[in-house]
Amino acid sequence: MGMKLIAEKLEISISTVSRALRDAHDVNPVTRQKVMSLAKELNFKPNKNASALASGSTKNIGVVIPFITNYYFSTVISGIQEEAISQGYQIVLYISNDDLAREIQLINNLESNNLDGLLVSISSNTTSTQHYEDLMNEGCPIVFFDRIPAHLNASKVMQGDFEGAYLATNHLIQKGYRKIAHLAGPSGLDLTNERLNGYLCALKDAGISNNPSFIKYAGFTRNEGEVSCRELYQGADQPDAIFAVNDLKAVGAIQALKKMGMRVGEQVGVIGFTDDPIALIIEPNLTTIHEPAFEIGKQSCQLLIKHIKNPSFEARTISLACTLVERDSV
Amino acid sequence: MGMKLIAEKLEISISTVSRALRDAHDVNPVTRQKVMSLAKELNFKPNKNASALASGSTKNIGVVIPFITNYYFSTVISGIQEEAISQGYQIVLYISNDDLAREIQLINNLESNNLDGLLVSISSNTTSTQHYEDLMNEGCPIVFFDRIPAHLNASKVMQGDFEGAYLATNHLIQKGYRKIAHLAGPSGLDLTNERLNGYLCALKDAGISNNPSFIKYAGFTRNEGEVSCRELYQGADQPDAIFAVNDLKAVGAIQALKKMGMRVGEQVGVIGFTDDPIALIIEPNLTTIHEPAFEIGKQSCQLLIKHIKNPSFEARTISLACTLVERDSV
DNA sequence: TTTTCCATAGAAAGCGTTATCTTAAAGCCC
DNA sequence: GGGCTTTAAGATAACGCTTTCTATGGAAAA
Repeated sequence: MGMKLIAEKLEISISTVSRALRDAHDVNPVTRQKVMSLAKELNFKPNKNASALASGSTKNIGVVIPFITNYYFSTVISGIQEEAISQGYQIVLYISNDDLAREIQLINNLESNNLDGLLVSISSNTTSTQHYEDLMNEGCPIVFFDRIPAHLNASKVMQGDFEGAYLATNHLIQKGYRKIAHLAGPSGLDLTNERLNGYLCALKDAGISNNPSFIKYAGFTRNEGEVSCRELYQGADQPDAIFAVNDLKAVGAIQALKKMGMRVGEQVGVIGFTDDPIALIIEPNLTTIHEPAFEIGKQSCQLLIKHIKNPSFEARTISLACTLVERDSV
Repeated sequence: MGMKLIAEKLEISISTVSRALRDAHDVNPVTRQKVMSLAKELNFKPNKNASALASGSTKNIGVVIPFITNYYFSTVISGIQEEAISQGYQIVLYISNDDLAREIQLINNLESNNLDGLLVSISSNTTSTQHYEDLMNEGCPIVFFDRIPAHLNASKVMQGDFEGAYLATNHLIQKGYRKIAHLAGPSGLDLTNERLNGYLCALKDAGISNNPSFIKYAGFTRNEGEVSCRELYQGADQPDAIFAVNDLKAVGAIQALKKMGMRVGEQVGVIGFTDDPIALIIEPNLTTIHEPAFEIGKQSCQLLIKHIKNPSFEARTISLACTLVERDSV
């Protein structure tokens, strides 16, 4: 087993086998070919641990996400996975349950020597990013995606949150709605602010004054969407349209609206963000902003691998365009 | 860095440090305490690759699943993750895209020396399990969950598919439905047969003769549910209730039914399987069979770890109970 | 021909642990 | 108190690779 066997069979040294196997320069093409074909014949697999130990590179990428039972994140993971596999990396999964304490615990316990790099989407209550900074200082490259910490100098990949929110709000305006509320995300998140700003900007550009009571911050669940929506209709001044920070909340809002006897899509317009398959299940089908989740996963992973291969590769931010998907809720 | 540093600081040998760190027997409690506290102080993390190389155990568990963008599987993963972390294991993810070719490719390429064991749910078109048998013969323990290969002698964990299907069908019967159709899964899968048999058995026990044209095999998607449902209503003999192999197909069926102008929940009853959150989004809310997905993940992982720690641990099969969740579609 | 250089390959020293084999000191028995 | 076991710890050889340094033969240059 191992390169030793190949070396003996071919009567060459282990060093040569090692070099031949990862197309090094100073090895004769003929020798190389012999090694390659024998390796294939013997179904040789290099011992990852040995090579990781000797070379320092593990070909493992860690992925930290708040949840996995969620269309957006699981799609991102699929994208990461595809890119990783194609470049010979494996992905190791860490789920923070959207909880900072658990996130810190995970990060501190992860054996950074087991990972070449990290892909992370922070949890909603993440206020400090010290644990990530420590890791980066130790030389572990990190690429943040979707839920990014605004003030960290690291590569980031996300959808155009501002533009998407602008698109959504503007669509509502085009359709004649004027009293537009926003079901925002948790207040600490960068993504929440971006989408909020997109909303505010669209309103302003259309000359519509914004009503602070029309903005409700809360988590990302369907239930929170339902609750916030009910709050919106408590007062005298009631909105005629809702832009939700994600589809789950939009769905919650639609359900609340329907229970209140409103005709969604006519009397009141609702637009979401993500393009989760549930948009096709709720009635009326949800108009939403499509996020390129798979592509975000792919590109984050590509970027991370660049950082891994070249430690002096400079941090960059990638923003992918979102698109409007018109359905029946507006 | 490393145990060497601790050894030097404490003026003891590396061997002693190594032993002290994983509570070995022949080390003085006092020495051990010193080592432990210094290790903590220095925030020492053992190099995983080195220990994996030396000991042969990597503390990595591979998980092979068809999809991740799916409530059931992502919940199972959360369960696996929780158990794995608590026992000091990491999980490495492999997504087969429900494609046998890709699954084989993944399995053959995975460096089994990098994994202590494997947790797998096979893809629908898996006909041969040779690749898994090879792996098991190489001494890699495998636990199958949910989608299991019937004829392999390995540990298996799943929900009570037969009982769940019986429960579902029987519920329909109790509610007065008599012409009950079944939207089955892909025909090769063990799970498909189990659920089909549960359905058949409930019918038989109630003295209802089964109508072969009321059984439609197809994949697990919402769209396939919709298509199969339409086929069901093509002929003269039309069912008055539908039991679907999963919630996605049940939702597709409900949508088809509604488009055909039927009143779901009265005129025709629909019951699903899984208890996916979409059951609360479709109207009427879907009555379904709840699967203990998180628990399946947890127990699969527990079982695998037992196999890892004790190679002669004998294979066993665990079946977890499903429960009926009554909502409005029946 | 002699010298220099390049292409190719071997030898051997790690990488940071674990594990086996010893050794040293201390405790125990009759 | 001499042999025996027990307890604690050191020395050292793996583990299977990567990598650096060195060696060799032949081609190119002089």
